[in-house]
Amino acid sequence: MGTVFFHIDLDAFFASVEVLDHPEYRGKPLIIGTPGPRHVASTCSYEARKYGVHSAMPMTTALRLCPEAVCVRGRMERYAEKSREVMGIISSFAPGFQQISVDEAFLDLTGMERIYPLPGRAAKELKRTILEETGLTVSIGVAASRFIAKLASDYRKPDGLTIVPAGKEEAFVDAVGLKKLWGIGDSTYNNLLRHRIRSVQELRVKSAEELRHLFGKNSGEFLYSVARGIDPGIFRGDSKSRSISTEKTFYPDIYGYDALDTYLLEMSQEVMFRALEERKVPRTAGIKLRYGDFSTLTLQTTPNKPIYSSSDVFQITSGLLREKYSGGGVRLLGVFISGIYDGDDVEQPDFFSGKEEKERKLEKTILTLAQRGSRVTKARTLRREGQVLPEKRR
DNA sequence: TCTGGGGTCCTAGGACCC
DNA sequence: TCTGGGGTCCTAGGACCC
Repeated sequence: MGTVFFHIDLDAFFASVEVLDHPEYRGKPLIIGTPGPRHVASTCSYEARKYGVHSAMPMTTALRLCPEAVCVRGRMERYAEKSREVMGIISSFAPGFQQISVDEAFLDLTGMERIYPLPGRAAKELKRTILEETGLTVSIGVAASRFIAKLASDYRKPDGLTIVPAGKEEAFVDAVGLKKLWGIGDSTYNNLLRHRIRSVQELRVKSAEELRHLFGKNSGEFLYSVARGIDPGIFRGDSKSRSISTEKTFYPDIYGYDALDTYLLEMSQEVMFRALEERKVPRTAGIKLRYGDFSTLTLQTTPNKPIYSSSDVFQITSGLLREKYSGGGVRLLGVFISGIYDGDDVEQPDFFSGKEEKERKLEKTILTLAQRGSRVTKARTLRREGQVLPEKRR
């Protein structure tokens, strides 16, 4: 008996939850997203898809295509709650559970023939349970590998079930088509077209050698595998957090250090507080700047000591901004921290002076207060610190 | 079609070390 | 004088996914 994987994908997840909570939306074109320039649709109902609306589409375009659509601002908390319900059901169905996003999971049913002799029947049972207990429909792909199961869940949607028998993988990727293969985006697709590769069959004709030469080692080998329906092995990751980021798009563009610095301060706090919550310590911090013409740059630095507090983050990000920003309208500003490791793993006394430890403690306290719902004077406290610290250190 | 926000992984070049 | 080779860390940018 070979391996058996399910990939379970919630159908138009955010939109479906909204329909569940607001039955009056049922049957209507529904878009999750804020109308207005510089906003995009994050999901939409299948009724809206009939008009050509899809996720990541600018809202202005979406509403031009479907003016009668109902627009709803996303409620991430609610979706997370609903997601937990569904994931709970899936994870209790079989032990090999792996969630890969808010609306997707893998299930490894290998070696469970005694409990589920027919994977197709098991998948139907899982679909029925999820629908009965949560009111949501899912599409399931069943295959001998994660990669093929993932493609299969997308093959028939919504409320679909696609089983790819072992040995039929190659025929299946042919049916899916080059453009819809996971891992082939617009850029790679156009690159393939440029090399006269228009279909999976045409891709399969190329040798591994040739593909490595054309697309680089990693991409070449990836393409070689997927053309044959072989799992390139990408969904095995332990998915440990490696970076935390936040960014904001402005409308209209904003100008000048003062305005930018204010946002930098808030964003530095936000990412570092999230790190604090997860007991993480970053080694690198940086910013992302997108100008009015959409040209984008990122800047980062890794100090020789770990980053310990949000005022550290602000010092770095503000310094980077001063280094590179030369005026002009800014469309997007972002802050990220990376090189993250577990704060509990560190022998801290070696790394941090008493002052830094004090600072981190203070921020933890503020975090605790904030979590209790108290507003505190978070922004003001930190603004004061952010301004004082750079001087203190010189 | 005037292009979000939160992530992951890969590449290429330079610095530095042995 | 005409300049190794490998490993690792860092930065910046890019592709991709949900």
